[in-house]
Amino acid sequence: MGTLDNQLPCALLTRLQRYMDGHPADEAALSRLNGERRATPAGRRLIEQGARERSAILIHEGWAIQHRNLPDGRRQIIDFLLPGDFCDPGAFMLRQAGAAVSSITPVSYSLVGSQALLAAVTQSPRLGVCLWWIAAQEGALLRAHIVALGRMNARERIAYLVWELWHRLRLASGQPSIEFRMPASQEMIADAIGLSVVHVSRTLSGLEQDGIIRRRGHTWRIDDLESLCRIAQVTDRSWPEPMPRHPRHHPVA
Amino acid sequence: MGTLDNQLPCALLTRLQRYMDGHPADEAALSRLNGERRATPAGRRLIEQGARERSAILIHEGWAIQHRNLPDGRRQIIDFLLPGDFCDPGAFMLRQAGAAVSSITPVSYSLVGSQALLAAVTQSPRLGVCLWWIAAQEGALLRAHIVALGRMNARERIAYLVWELWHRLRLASGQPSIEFRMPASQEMIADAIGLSVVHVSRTLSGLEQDGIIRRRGHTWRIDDLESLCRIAQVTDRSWPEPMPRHPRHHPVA
DNA sequence: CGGACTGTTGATCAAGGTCAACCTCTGTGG
DNA sequence: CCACAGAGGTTGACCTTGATCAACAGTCCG
Repeated sequence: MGTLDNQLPCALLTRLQRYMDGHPADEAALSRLNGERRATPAGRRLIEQGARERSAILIHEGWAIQHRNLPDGRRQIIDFLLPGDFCDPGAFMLRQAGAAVSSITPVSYSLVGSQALLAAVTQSPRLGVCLWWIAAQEGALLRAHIVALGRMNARERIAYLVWELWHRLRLASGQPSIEFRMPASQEMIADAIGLSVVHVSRTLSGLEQDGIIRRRGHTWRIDDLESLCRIAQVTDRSWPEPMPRHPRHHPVA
Repeated sequence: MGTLDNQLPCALLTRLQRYMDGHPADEAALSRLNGERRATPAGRRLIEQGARERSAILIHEGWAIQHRNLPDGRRQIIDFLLPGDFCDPGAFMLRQAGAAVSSITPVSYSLVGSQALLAAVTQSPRLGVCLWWIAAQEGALLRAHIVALGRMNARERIAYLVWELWHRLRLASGQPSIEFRMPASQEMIADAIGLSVVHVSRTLSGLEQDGIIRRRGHTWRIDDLESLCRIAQVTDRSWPEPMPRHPRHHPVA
């Protein structure tokens, strides 16, 4: 996979490296997904809510959000899309987009149409399994989000979000840094975890005063990871890590 | 698909009939998923939270819930599993189960191990695409649930849940009945939509007094579907229907 | 007939929403 | 270099939604 990695620096590859190991056919199939690379500034709609034309979206650099706007102006952010995320690869199977996708920083991304997607997984069943794996991780994320929204209070939700973003960035980058860039505004955080902007501000200040996190502009740091995890109800078992490697004894290819 | 349908009455087949059309190889692959059929009374744990052994679960008859219990006793129901649901087919790709599955009525179900699943989709790529489609629908459900929990009030959440369950049962059964059986207790409803039992009771009574729904024991009826949809913020576009039929021109098989 | 479970209703309380003022950056144009 | 504007963030005062506690009623099953 080395050559492809150099040709097309793509955060998804970093993630997939745990699973695939450079079969030429797989590489070719994967590179097909990378076509149609685009760039956009912050604040642009990448996929319209209710769109009939369906593409999965592959984030290379920058942050985006997947969100749904209610007619009366309320907005729910369903999840943050970070570099290496492949959002809703099964989307094209449904009639229309249930949610919009918007950039919140300058973003480099690819739209992957249904044709390309189906062709890729047909050409490489192993790649199909990889996408399945990606989708399973996204599903786990959504489930955890539901738990946070349904049964956790403001402090716990904020703590969980901070931990989740830090953890995802860490997994994607491979660097165990305690600091990370947090481009989302408090309004976005509020819309993601179902709180008001004001209460997000208060709760964040509370966590900071308790020495759990520190914010310097858009750079956030986790000062007390243990407390953060305790508040966020994150245990070993609550975060389903991917399998360490694709089980080769299964009849995949 | 007719013969298989008779041999193994299975609600999933009804759903998949929109997509598959009886290639012998596909039927064989599908029947493989049906192995290991089990039955259980209400209130049993089918999959343990944090389980290392991973299987997808296929519901034939009865209702189950997918839920997560926090250490302090709080419970969040992530979704209700109805006949024909194939819960989290990608689950086995992750290290451990993030959520438990429990029956809430007597349930007939199958556990589908990773081996059987991978074998089935390898044998029939078309079946793989079908499962992708099933997973996409489940994803849409989870997203809608997030929107309800994050940005809707009690009345809206209840209305949404009633509509969703009615709609799913209707799709699964194919019968456009305005009545349906509702085996879930108010405690489960509360745990699903992030409210207290007491408030669920009050809100349901409110909807009933306004002539929108009617409850007679475990049989519920929707008296004013239009109002229900308005309250639940359900528009044409908010529910991504599946594509009417699998697009045959794509290179799947 | 009794007990457990589920649902209903009233009274009170608290978490978080809303409104409003103010502050702190940061970028821009004069 | 300063004035200004606008966006994002903070803080205080007050209010609303829904949680909590408690009593009681209906129902199901032994």
